[in-house]
Amino acid sequence: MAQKPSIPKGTRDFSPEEMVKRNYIFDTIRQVFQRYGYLPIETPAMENLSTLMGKYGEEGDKLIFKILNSGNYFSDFQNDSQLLEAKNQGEKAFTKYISEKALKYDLTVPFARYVVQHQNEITFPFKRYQIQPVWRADRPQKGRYREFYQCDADVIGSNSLINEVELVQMIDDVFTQLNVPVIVKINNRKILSGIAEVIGQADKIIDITVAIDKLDKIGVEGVNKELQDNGVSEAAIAQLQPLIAFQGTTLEKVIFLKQLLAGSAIGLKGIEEVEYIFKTLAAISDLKSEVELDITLARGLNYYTGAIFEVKANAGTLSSSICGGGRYDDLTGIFGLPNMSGVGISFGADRIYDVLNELNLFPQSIAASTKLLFVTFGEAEQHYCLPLLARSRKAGINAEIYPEAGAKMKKQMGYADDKKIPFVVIVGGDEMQSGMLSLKNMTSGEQEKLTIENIIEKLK
RNA sequence: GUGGCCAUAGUUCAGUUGGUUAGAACAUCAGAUUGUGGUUCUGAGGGUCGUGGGUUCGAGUCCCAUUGGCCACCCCA
Repeated sequence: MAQKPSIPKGTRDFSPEEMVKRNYIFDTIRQVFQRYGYLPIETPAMENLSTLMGKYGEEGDKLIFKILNSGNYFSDFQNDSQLLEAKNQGEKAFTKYISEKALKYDLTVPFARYVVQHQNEITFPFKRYQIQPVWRADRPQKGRYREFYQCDADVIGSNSLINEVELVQMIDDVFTQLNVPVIVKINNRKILSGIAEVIGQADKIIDITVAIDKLDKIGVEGVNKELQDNGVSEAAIAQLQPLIAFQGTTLEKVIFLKQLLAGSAIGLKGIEEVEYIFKTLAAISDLKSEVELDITLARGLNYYTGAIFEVKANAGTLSSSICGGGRYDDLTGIFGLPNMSGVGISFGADRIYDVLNELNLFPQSIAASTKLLFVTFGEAEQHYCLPLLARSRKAGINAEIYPEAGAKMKKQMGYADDKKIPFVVIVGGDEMQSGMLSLKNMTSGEQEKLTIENIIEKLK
């Protein structure tokens, strides 16, 4: 008995209709990337496990899809007791014996690896974009897949905040073109460091920021409880309260933070950076998207050191971010190339798809594929049409002929219908004799007799 | 890794307090129509009811286990 086929959890097939829509998103993003001078690269689906491990934190390591070594992956073990010993070291240690490759988890770390490996061929600052799938061994849920596409643009080898400004413009361009209302949230890791420093908990910065990040989700009490659970002192928590409670415009936040962080050099530096970005953006002043400073924004991987970006749709039911990014001062350092600062953003194409789909924002016009179908009554007619078909294609018209020569009209017309082919040429004995072909407009139902030259001219 | 909900045709779902041969809609294929589609009508194919065990004279229905899916937490695009 045939088994019912299926695909792995969290993965999806894409139909022609879906691919047309997906390509619309990819094309839009790619076009914006190119307009800002970013160049494409690709990296392999798999990386050495050692390249990826330890780059995404404890949690991230678990979510990396490891690839089982091919051949005899037990060859490292001479006997059962060695195997048992390895097993007793725990899952993570054991993984090293049986897996040396993994599917890539994001595009940023492979990019860092790429930069280090090709440093002598690259002209810096290097602006690259990359649109590829990544894999995460997560439990799937709404807006979360185990295989999904990221569309990254990063510039590496430049400290200028102009890059941050441009990235925000690119975000605005992409979502303006896609017609998605979004809110762009900006923060700065240095501000977060300053806050942790000022309250005397510099070593707890990750715990503090992760907790504050959940403010809109779990509320003030939830945040405080999480801080408490993570061993942040009562005094420090008390000091955080005015910050957590603060509401205001970006400008008011900046003024407030300047006071709060007066004693922290790093904190003030962060504010200065944020101020520059907002001032420059304001000077450009043609942004369609909402942009705001959000000090509760702590998203992103452990390596962000400056700006942090996050974009959420301002409509629809998807609450997770559809784009994120930030600056990382020393990403290539672990691969042996220090002092190379990078900043970038990553669009989550699959989530953007879900948003566009829900809000019905895909344009109608992107569906067009075949424009003209040759409908025939038999082999003689089909033969007669083949050169005409070739001529239509040479003229740049997407055209096809129904392959089964004897197929019924209903069948052929139905095929045109299903594929939403707007024009059909019907060729039988009369048409062959006169050379006047019947061109039918499938939307209006109108039909006229034309030569192939006229048809090509009309549809070109 | 933790928790909640769910599982019947390709898809969305009916299926009575456990009772004969498990139904519908849509989709697919064929016919009504041997030179005219999208509408309509007729017919056909398609299910060991996720899987394994148990209770029972009898299980799609009740119980247990297992697998898969969805959602939430953790974390994240």
